[in-house]
This record gives sequence, structure tokens and C-alpha cells, in this order.
Amino acid sequence: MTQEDARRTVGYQLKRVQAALRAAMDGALRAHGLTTPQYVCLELLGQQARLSNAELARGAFVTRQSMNVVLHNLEEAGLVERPSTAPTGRALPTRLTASGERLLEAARADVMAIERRMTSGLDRAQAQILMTQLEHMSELLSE
Amino acid sequence: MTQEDARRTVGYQLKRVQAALRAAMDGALRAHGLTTPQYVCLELLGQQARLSNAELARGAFVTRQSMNVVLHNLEEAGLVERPSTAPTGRALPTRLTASGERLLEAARADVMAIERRMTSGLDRAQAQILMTQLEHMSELLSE
DNA sequence: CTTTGCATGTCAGGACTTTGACATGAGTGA
DNA sequence: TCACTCATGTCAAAGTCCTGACATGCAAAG
Repeated sequence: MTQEDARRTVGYQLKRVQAALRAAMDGALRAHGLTTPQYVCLELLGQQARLSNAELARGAFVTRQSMNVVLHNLEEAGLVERPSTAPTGRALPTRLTASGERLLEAARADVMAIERRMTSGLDRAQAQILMTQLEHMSELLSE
Repeated sequence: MTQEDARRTVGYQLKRVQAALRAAMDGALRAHGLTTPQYVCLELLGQQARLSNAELARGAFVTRQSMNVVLHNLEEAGLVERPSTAPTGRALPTRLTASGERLLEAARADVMAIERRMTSGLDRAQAQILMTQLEHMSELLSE
């Protein structure tokens, strides 16, 4: 067994790419005053408004508690708004503010550039296959 | 733009798989009394002994400080050993103990099973291509 | 109607990780 | 020889995140 063997697993390379991606995103988002979890939260809200804290947490793969502090920070910055009282149940549906939408659009441009750079070695068909494979792998692990 | 668009990026699916993988590994390793970072550390040492703390940190994609506490915990558990004084420079080359090797082998079996389950939708050739693509993506992000 | 289960928001506490900083040792070039 | 650079280990402090727990509100089964 050579020294390379453990690094030659899909799991290890997955972690390596994810670490590099996270670092790249942190760097790019710093210019916008955002952290990566904050950006993910804005992105989720940009695609579907009225998401609750718990739904956002699942979408960002963090706990409700972690998303809660992210949400509070975004609210203090005036980027999102939540009703002070729940319209139904306990869920507080969150929305982007106007400045939140503007910041999201600006930040998204930089993040998309990173995504394109990361996948610049793949053509569109390959990228599509890769994404399908990744989706399948998630499902295989969750069952 | 539909609500699915942001989730349909390679970056998002990457994070999703990595989260599922981390959860699966945490669950499997708990039976061995190990955390995922601890296992990664043991695995790196199993393939190449005499690695320094800084080298292990880079291999596990964490900071030196984080790896340092991992190493101290492993040392307390008698799974690794470090010289109290540096043979050259400041680096303290770490080695697995006999019980560390035994635990690594037992834990590795479970982790490999997870890796196989994750990639069970791919044949050997596809898995190889996937790993090569991931390696390339890391390099594109780091440059 | 009651009760049971389930999901949500929230609090407290602890564990883990990082940022920033500093001193030490090795190698390099002037 | 000497200053400079680089990498390493280590300390302090802060931030981040999670585990565990609890109360509230809705829905479904009894």
C-alpha cells in the first residue's frame, strides 16, 4: 500500500474539493461582507421566499440553531425580514429585503464565477453527468 | 428561475454529498470511539508514518491548531505516539502505536463499506473518472 | 373531543475550529 | 558570519457549530 492509497478515494477527493470551494467562496464573499453560510441562506431565499428557519437549515446542511444565528445577523444587517409573530404554527417565514436582493445578485456573480472556474475542465454534458452522479451518491448515503 | 436552480449546481451537490458522507462516517466511527477528524489522522499516519502535526493538518484540511488537539486526544488514548523532543527542527514526527494500528484497521473496514455504498451506482471505470475530475477541480480552484 | 405524534423556535452548555500572534529551528544568500 | 525567509509548534481568544432539552402549535388517529 503506497502513501497515496487513502487519498485515492472518492471520499477524500470530495472533501478536498469541498475545502477548496469553501475557501474560494469565503474569499470572494468577504468583499461583500458575507460569510458562506450567510450567502447560502440568501440564495435559498432568493429562489423560494417564505422559507422557515428549519427549512433553511436543512437546505444549508446545518442545524436550526446555527441557521438561527445566521438569520439574526442577516436581519440586523437589514438583508432579510421575518414577521415578529407566526402567521400559522410556529414557523416564521423569511423574505429578502430589497437591499438583500441587491447584495445577493452582486455576490452571486462572484460565486458563479467560482463555480465556472471549478468546472472549467468539463463540458456541459460532463458537468450534467457529474451533478447527477453526486445527487445519486447523496441518496445512496441517506437511505 | 425556478426554485431548483441554485441546488442544481455542482457546488451545492458537492456540499450535499460531503454532508451525507460526514454524517455516515460519524455514525460508523462512533462505534469505535473515534471522530471523523481523528480517523482521518490515523489513516494518514497509517499510510505514512513520521508525519508532523503541520503535515497532518494539511492532509486533513484543518488548521495546525485543530490537528494539535486531535493529536493530543489520540495520544492520550494511546493510539499514537510523538517524541517529546524534536529530532531535527521543530517537527515532532508522529507514529501509530500497535493499538492505534489495530483500531485503524477495524475502523477502516467500516469506512470503506461507506465508500463502497456511496459509489455503488458507479462501475470501476466511472469511479476512476469521477475521482480524476474531482482532483482536477481542486487544482483549478487552488490556482 | 382527546391524545398522540411531529415539527418548529428557542435556550443553555459544551465541543470543536479558526484567527492572530509569538518564539524556535533550519536553510539561504549576501 | 549574519541577516533574511520559511516552516513548525504553541498559546490565547474568539467565533462557530453542535448536542441536549424544553415549550408551543398543528395534524392525525383514537
